[in-house]
Amino acid sequence: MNAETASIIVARPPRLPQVSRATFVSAATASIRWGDLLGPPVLSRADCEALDELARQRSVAAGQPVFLHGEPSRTLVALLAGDVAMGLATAGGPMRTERLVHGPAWLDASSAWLDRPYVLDAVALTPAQVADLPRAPLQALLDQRPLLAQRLLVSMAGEVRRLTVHAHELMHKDAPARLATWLCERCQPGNGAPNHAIVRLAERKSDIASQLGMTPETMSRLMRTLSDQRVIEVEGYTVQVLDLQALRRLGGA
Amino acid sequence: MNAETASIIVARPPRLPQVSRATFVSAATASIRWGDLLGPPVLSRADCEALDELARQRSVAAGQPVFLHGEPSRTLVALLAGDVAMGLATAGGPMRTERLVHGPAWLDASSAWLDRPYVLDAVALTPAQVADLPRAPLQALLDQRPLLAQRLLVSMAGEVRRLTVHAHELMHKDAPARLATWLCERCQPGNGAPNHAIVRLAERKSDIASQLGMTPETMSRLMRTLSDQRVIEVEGYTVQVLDLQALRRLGGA
DNA sequence: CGACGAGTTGAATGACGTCAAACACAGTGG
DNA sequence: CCACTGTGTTTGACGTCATTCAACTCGTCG
Repeated sequence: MNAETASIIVARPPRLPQVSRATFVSAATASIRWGDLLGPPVLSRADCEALDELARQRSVAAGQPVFLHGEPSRTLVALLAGDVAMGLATAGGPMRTERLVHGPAWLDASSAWLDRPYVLDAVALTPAQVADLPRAPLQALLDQRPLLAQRLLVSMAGEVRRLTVHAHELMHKDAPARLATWLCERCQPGNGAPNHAIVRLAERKSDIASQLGMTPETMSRLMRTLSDQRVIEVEGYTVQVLDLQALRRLGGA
Repeated sequence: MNAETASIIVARPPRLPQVSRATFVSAATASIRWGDLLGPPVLSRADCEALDELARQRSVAAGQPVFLHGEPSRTLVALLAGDVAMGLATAGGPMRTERLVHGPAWLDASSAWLDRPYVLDAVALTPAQVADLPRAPLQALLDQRPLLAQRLLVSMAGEVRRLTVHAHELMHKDAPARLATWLCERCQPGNGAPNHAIVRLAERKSDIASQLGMTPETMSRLMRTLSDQRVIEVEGYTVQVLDLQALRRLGGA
């Protein structure tokens, strides 16, 4: 998984994950990996081809919007490759990232069904390859291919679950707990010790903070407190989790 | 709509909407109003009957759980009639209501698709009539009736949108703004004046506060501040909005 | 009448955001 | 090689908003 990631996002220098600028996405329409969007049980060749025919691909340069809040939504939007930040642009200032999407994944599979405008802005952080699926023909396709409809349903169910948990945590967990659970979720097995793990930060810390609903300053302070408590050890964009158990405890508020 | 509501929830006394206890739900399986669950364009008679055949109805007494977090989810759960609070029970204490669902509406149409346990607890506030749709046969049904799949997809899309907005507001709006937008959303045309409206509170104030992610105390204080500013006027469970424009401004933080 | 639950109000604490300064580091141009 | 700049992070001081704890009111019910 990490190897694949590296092929899409340019390897970030050990310290300083500012917007990566290299990242070559083959300019021509690449073949779309629908399986990554619609879940594990592999899709039939025919299903994929039908979707391919519907999808309109476009490239978005780094820094450019994929869509903006308020725009009417007529298509489902999938991110094939690249990174896109979703949030709401503040007057004048930069965008407050509420979520960072890493292709391949859905950017917005719901607004189009409701004939309502987008709720959030989406801007590309890296050059991005995007596929638009117009609603009407997709609907016709789903009528013929029930398996596709199932898959889409399951994808949306996952989104509902993710958002439910997220809203719950924002309501009832304080900042330390949110950070702790976030770290736990990204733990990768460390040096073999059962209570040890590693987290590599692939985004700017301020973006992570923004997604966790706190300011960069608070996040920095929380990291320091955790370090002082010998629960983690931070060096640049690598976090060594020294006491995974304690970290989980902190997250379970 | 209000007349209908009154027929389902017992008319709450003007002051004190504690858990209503009367509410007669016909004990036998009532005919299900699928249109209310799956959106406006009316369903065909055949579709409805097919769903009726699948659905397993059950009654839940007030105070009893409809489902609990952690339980494996094998069915989609719809609330046909009654009120159900969703949230997470705290150790010992009562439940922190994160959302109050008023039938007919979906309680959980997503967990079953993912074969994962429920995320939240759901307990009936009034006697409730619930329908369970087992996943496997429903899936088979959707394969035969694409229209139903579409409708379900649209319902879930609405849920995604609702949750997205909710998460956004929790992150970036402070308590006064959240209360203001909540009030705006429930405004009913008042005495004709363009800047005037009425909001009738159908739940305990502490439940409303809980759904807005604040404590009852803060909510009470915020209501008082708004009254002092002559933006609203509170009398028991009836809120007169005196300056709708100002209220909207307060909500748009 | 007394008990209870819901709501209100006040005072005190604390968590988190804001503002500002210092720091670290990469890239740039001399 | 070295200043110089720009961006991102860290740290400190400070203010504010929201929670907590507690007392008190009001209406209902036994």
